[in-house]
Amino acid sequence: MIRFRIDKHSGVPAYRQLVDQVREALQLGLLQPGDQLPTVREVVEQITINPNTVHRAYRELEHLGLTEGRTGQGTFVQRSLASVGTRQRATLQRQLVSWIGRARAAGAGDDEMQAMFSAAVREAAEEVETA
Amino acid sequence: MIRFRIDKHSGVPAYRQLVDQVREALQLGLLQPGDQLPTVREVVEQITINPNTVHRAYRELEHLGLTEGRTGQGTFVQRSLASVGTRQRATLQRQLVSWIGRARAAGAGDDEMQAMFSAAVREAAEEVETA
Amino acid sequence: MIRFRIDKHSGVPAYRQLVDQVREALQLGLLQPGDQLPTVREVVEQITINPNTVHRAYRELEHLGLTEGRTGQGTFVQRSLASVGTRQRATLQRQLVSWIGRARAAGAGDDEMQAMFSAAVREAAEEVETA
Amino acid sequence: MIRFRIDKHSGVPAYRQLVDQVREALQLGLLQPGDQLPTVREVVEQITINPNTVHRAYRELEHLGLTEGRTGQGTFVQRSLASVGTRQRATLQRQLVSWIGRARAAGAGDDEMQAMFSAAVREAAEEVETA
DNA sequence: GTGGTCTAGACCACA
DNA sequence: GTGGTCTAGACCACA
Repeated sequence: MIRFRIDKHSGVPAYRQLVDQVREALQLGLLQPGDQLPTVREVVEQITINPNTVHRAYRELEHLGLTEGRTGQGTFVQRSLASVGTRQRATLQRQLVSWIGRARAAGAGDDEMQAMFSAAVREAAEEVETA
Repeated sequence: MIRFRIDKHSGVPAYRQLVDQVREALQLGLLQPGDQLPTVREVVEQITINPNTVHRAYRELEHLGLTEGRTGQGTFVQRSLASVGTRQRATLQRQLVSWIGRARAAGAGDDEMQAMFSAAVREAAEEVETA
Repeated sequence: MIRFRIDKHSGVPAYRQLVDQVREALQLGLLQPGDQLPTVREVVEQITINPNTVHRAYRELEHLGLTEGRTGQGTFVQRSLASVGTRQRATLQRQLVSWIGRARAAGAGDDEMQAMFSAAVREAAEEVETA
Repeated sequence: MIRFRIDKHSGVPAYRQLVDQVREALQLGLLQPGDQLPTVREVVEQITINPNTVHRAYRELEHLGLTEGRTGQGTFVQRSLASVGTRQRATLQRQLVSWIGRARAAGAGDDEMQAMFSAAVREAAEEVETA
């Protein structure tokens, strides 16, 4: 079962953080079609948040076609967002962890690594466009 | 000179996006102490944004000790956020670009790569804590 | 400027009624791209409804790509839903009004006419499928 | 025998959709006094719905004086809602189907036709009021 | 018990 | 002033 966390200082609205976390779990294959999300009440018990905010996040997910709310039963994953196979993803992930080790050794903090990653994604995108 | 971009649909407040972009540029060494930020007027000309919003972002940056407003002259970078040397960063960045190439080949989209990266950072952080 | 009305006894949620009314106005060409919707506060003054409910309707419309909320300015129509030209629509509409006259003369009430219309749409759809 | 259908995304409560469909069938003369409605069990077999929901709809219909539940036998239509004779209705319906053909040819979708119909009904109502 | 809608009201971001 | 987010809490529909 997915566990949510809210960073109040990120500037990102709470409902949006929930949506992003579900999407990320779908992209990582941690959530599969048929899986149940925690009920609104369970989320409220787990993190300090208003039921309406959770509800809004779930509504947004349903709007995206990712989940389905079934009254009296709960909210269920409708479709996957993982386009990479489990094995390949494990390999890629391992390579990233090792890269992070090297970046850390070079003195980089989390923000700095994220900055490099974002820059690299943009750079790679430009290469593709140019080619 | 740094170029700003605003994503209206990201949910992140505009002033916060500006702050984040300056911080990212500092982390990547694209902005160095002494460099000048575009004036409020220049930013307004470049992107559709209210001068007040730019002002607010610059105030925030000054509050963070990252920049300094010099009356009549403009806003200047005060200190760096890049803890990795230029050469090492170039190497790390190159490795990331090549990783992205492999991830793309495996079918991953940008969101999916970002998800893997975030997960890897969290995983690496846990390893450090455990060790 | 579009005027909203809420039928509390219809069983249709209020926010949904607002959405439907905007869509209908778009389909009839009564609202055009660039037109402004009443502000949330204006709607609240016009009909008895909670600002949040109006807001939800407007959010839904934005989600559908039909409108865009501009902070400090208002909510504006983004695209049209009218695929029939004004002149042709006027002709078709006139024919319907005259049909309604005949149906009324035959004793039909509004619900009954609506029932006939729905049935006719379904029937026509089946003919298309069969053909 | 009437066949029910539920549109989960319409926002209209399921029990209300059942009630509306029976009323429509009564208005179209498809259900006549004396006709039997499907039993709760039959409805549950036909569509995915909770028996309680069907019960509630049937209770509502009885409350409206439209049907009568006879213990051990089933639910039967009590009175009609069709005020137009069968022959006249057939004529009116045929005219509508032909109108729909022309509207389709002009490029109108189902929603757009429904919008025109609703507008025409309102327009005709105003004419009556004015006269 | 679970999701869905709505009201009331506060506070923030932006123009 | 206008839209956007969030909390608090009530009530309904459905399983």
